[in-house]
Amino acid sequence: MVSLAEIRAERPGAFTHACPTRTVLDHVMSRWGVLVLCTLGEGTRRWSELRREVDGISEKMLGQTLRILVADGLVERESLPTVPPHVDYRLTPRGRELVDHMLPLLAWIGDNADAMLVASRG
Amino acid sequence: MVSLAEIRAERPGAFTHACPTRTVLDHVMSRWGVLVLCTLGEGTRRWSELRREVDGISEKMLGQTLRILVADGLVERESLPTVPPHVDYRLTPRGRELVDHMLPLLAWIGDNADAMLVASRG
DNA sequence: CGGTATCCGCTTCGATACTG
DNA sequence: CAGTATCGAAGCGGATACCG
Repeated sequence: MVSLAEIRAERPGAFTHACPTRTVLDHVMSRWGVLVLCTLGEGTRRWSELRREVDGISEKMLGQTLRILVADGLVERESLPTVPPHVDYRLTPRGRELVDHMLPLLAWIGDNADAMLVASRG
Repeated sequence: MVSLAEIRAERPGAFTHACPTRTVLDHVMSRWGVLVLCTLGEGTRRWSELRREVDGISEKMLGQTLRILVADGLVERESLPTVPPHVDYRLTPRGRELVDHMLPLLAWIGDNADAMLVASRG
């Protein structure tokens, strides 16, 4: 069983204000980051497919989110020199690892969301 | 191996815009929600302990976050009728389950954060 | 000690329009 | 098709002050 204390035993100051882990946490746990990553967990997707499958995301947020995830080395962008343009996004091996850790969490939420919102009546 | 498609096979429309799962995702993956939950994963904490241990959180955000987590049935609040007041917060069984799913993710971030930020030079 | 209320800047975000 | 630019609205979040 892992705990915050154990994480901090190996990495003192993990998840404190100025720690790099905090930056990564913010990228990865962001409103749209989770959904884009898990959608790419299904396989390679084009811009327009992501726009459609990540329900509710705006073009601006999709672009911003993808740029961050690419910069973090979680997502890979491939632009095919065709007309009209064709751009593919897919997970890197590191991104794949991350998504494999995120999906059980999403599955849990899927199983428990209703009970939780009943508890809070909203 | 779990996937988004499998989650949606059991629960059509999971994580679409109007779905309850989306609300829960926002609560749970929020900037401070993750950190408060994982800190409570260490054991019962008082308000002032949380304020100190969740590095960088303001009183406003701590109050707001705790109210949401209590309403969602993830955290339990116990107010002891002493002078001066003494209030304990602890995970509910459901909160415990959630944290157990979150910690491996945090551990992964702890192990990979540096490599990721090197990749992005920021 | 354990909060709540108010103010306010600053970022986030969505809509729209436009470009290669 | 795959984005970027711009703008206004909303709300996130911190500081401060105050209450039980």
